[in-house]
Amino acid sequence: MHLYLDNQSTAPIYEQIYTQIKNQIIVGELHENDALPSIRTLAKDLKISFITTKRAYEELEKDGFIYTIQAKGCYVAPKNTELLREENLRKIEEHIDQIVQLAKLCGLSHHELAEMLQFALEENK
Amino acid sequence: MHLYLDNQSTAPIYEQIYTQIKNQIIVGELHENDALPSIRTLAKDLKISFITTKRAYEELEKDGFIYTIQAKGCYVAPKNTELLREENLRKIEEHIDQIVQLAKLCGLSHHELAEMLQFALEENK
DNA sequence: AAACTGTATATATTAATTATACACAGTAAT
DNA sequence: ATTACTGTGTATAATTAATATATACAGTTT
Repeated sequence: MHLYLDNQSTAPIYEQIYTQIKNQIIVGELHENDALPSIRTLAKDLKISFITTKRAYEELEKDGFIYTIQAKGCYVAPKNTELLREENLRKIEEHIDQIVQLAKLCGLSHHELAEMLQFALEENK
Repeated sequence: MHLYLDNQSTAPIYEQIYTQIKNQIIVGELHENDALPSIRTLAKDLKISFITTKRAYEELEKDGFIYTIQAKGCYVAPKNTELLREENLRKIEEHIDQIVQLAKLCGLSHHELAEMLQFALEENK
């Protein structure tokens, strides 16, 4: 597994680790149940404290990208577990509700709203 | 004009001032072109530094709730619906961005997303 | 027992936020 | 024009939050 720390970056170390691992999971470079390097090994490689790698892994677990087994290690979580999907759907619904309220406030038509969504989706393909 | 500072509150002083004045404007207790107390007078009344009242007023001006005339004072701005609309549009776009990210994470198709939006809109007619 | 795993608590460092002082510049009325 | 108000700009102190760390601990595997 390749990880680079950019000293120039303003992003904190734990976040750089978080993002890179997350991306590798999303892109498919890392597969379900793949073992991740231990927090100590990774810390040694990167020449940082293992508390920092721990923090990155904690965030990844919190967001459902990996799971950890005490005294064994950390592993890539199965993608789109039903739970994660449910959770995301709930979040999406909340955002949609907010949007509907806001749209009503400033008299944005359904059509215009649908177009904005369409545009954002195209942009993000 | 009534303003209360809550020492228990975790919200910073300038924010408490900002919020209370903003609310009084929205509710209609303060009217267009009403003069606000000078930053020094208000600071004296509240027994804080005038730099803090200045900051509150700065934020209010930035967000279009008041306008200031150098060496004269600060006044309630005419309600600018266009500005409010712009602001809401910006918020909507932020929500949409969040949604697109989440949808990508749990493999929600564009079509499904569009349907969710459609459903929420119908429900809220 | 030795060599690994992750965990928990306490702490130092750094960066951002919040609040302040003071010297300045424009306006208005005496 | 002098006095007494307005808001402005620059610099700085104090506080709080974010980031990174060390060290002692507990479970698993061989």
